[in-house]
Amino acid sequence: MAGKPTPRPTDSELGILRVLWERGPSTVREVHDALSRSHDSGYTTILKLLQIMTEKGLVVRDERQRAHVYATSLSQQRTQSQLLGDLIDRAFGGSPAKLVMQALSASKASAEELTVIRGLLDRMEEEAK
Amino acid sequence: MAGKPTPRPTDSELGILRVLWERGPSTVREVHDALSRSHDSGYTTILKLLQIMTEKGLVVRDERQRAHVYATSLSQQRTQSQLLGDLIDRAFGGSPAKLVMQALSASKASAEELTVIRGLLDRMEEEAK
DNA sequence: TTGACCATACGAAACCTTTCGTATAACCTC
DNA sequence: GAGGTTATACGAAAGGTTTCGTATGGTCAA
Repeated sequence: MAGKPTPRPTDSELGILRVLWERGPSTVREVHDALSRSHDSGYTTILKLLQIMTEKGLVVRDERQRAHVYATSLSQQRTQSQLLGDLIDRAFGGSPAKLVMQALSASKASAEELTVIRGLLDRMEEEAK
Repeated sequence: MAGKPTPRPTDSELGILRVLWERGPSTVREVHDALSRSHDSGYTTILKLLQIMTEKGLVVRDERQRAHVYATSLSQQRTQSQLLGDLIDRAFGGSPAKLVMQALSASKASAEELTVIRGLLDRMEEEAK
């Protein structure tokens, strides 16, 4: 089985996915309203995008109500991993560590965040034993 | 001054940039040959892409020889940072730390790499004081 | 100097993304 | 049940990416 993996979302699609991750399953109107705050595209634009995303398998649609309800088909984490892996391949010569180092250098991470990262590092070194 | 910042390279463009980073300034033929190993596109396709990239400012062209020589206009590091910042904004809610953590979790970084990362972390915590 | 070869330039097709107008149907209220 | 509101579906335009064919001119050797 397996079919094809979901394609990498485009910029606009990612904007919609962000809304769905935050709000949970939503109607076109809800997504549109949420996006209106920042970006403004017409209602039918969002509708069309969601229709296309359904075809691509990026979201799933519940048609039981008149106003269809859309939900992401992959968790935020899974999509993030996918995008990350993609970037690692395309721009960091396949080395996740290179990406991490580069990101850390450019990062204005807070003290707490640095602590969390350090903890993660500790655990990884433990497991590597 | 400043003009506009160079646009985010597309996938194909990034493939070409990778070759230029690795080989240094190169002719169309050299880039084409290098890419032939993995991907195969026609010679004029690469030529056209490089012409467009020149217009966009992603590469610079030396026309003193009959076979023009192309070079990247931004260092690999600078482009990587740009792509990273972009991904952080688009998929990680603007939090570099989230990206780092996600990347670290999925990473099979070597012991040395982990050490380097830890050193980086130390320096950052020092400076944050 | 002519022909084979190699380079760039140009234009256009094919495809994808993003946008939205318009058509049509469902629903609600009076 | 008529009219206003709100939904989806559809089609198509505008712009960007990727592809390559063809035109044109420079280079070199016989």
